[in-house]
Amino acid sequence: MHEALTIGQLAARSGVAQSALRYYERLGLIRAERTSGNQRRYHRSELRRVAFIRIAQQVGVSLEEIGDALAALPASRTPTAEDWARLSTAWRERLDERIRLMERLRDDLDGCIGCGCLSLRRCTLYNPGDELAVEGPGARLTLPR
Amino acid sequence: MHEALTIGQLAARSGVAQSALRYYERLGLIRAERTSGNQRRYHRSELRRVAFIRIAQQVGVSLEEIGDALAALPASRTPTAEDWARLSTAWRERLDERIRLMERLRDDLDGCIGCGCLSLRRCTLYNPGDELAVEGPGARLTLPR
DNA sequence: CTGCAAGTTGAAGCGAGGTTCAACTCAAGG
DNA sequence: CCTTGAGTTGAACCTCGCTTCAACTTGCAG
Repeated sequence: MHEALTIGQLAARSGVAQSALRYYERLGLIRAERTSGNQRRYHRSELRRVAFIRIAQQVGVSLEEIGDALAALPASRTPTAEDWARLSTAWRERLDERIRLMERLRDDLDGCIGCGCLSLRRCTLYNPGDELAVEGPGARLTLPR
Repeated sequence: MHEALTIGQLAARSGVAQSALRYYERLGLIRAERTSGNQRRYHRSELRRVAFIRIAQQVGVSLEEIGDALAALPASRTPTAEDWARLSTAWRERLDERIRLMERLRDDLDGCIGCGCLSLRRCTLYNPGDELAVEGPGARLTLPR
C-alpha cells in the first residue's frame, strides 16, 4: 500500500468529500489514474493539490481561478516543494490584500460606531473596492476577492 | 423631494441593483411604503439599512443572519445612531474573528512556503476551523464565518 | 466462490444570492 | 392628452460549489 490512494482514502486524509473530489476532477483541478476496473487511484502528490485547493478557497479564490493557478504547475513531473512555494507566495499576497481590506473595514467601522453614521458616501466604509456597478447575471461573490 | 426615495434613487445612492433591493425586501431586510400607484417609496433611513447589509456581507454574514440582526432594531421609530452603533459593535467582533483567522492562515502559509509541504495534518494550515466533516446538502459557505 | 463494502456514472437537486423577462401601470414634462 | 422613462409583478433562469440518487461494477477477506 504505497503510492496509490483510493478515493475513499484521499477523502479521509484530505477531509474533502468523495463527491467533491470527483467534482474537482471534472473541473480539472486534480487527476487520477485508473485501475483495470476503472477505479480511481490517486498519486500521493494529489494530497497537496487538494490541500492547496482548500487553502486557496479560504483565501477567497474561486475554483476556476484555482484551476488556472494549478495549470501553471509542471504536468510532466511531480511538483517540487519549490513549485508549491511559488504558488503559495502568490496566494500569500492575495491573503495579505484580503487582510488589509478587512482591517480597513474594521477601522472604518470603528470610526462609524461613534457616530452611527453608515452614511455610504460620507463614510469611507461603504463599498471599499469601488465596485458600485453591475457585473452581469448570476450569483455574486459575496466577499471581496 | 425630501424624505422619500424611489427605488431608482435608492439603487443609485446605495450602489445596489434594483432587483437586489426588491429581493432584500422579499427577505424582509428593508421596507418601503407605497404610493397610491403602488410604487415603492423608501424612507431615507433605509439607506443605512442597505449600507449595513452590504457591510455585513463583506464580513461574511449571510442575508438570513443579517435579517435577524436587523430585526433587533426598533420597528416603531427610525433607528438612532446608538441603535446602529450597537449592531456595528457586534459585527466588529465577527470581523476581528475573521481577521484573526486570515492572519493565522497567512502565518501558517508562511511557515509552509519554506518547506513547500502543504501536508495537511502535518501542517496546522489545513482546515483551520477543524471542520472536517459533513454538513448536509446544498452549497457550502466557501469562506470561514 | 461468495458476500459485502467501496467504487463507478450521469442526471437531478439544493441553497445562496441574485438577474432577466414579459406584460403591464405610473408619473410627469411638453 | 400623449409620450416616455421609471416602476410593478411573478416566474423562470443563472452561477457556484457541491450532494444525492439509482443502477451498476470492482476489490478483497473469508
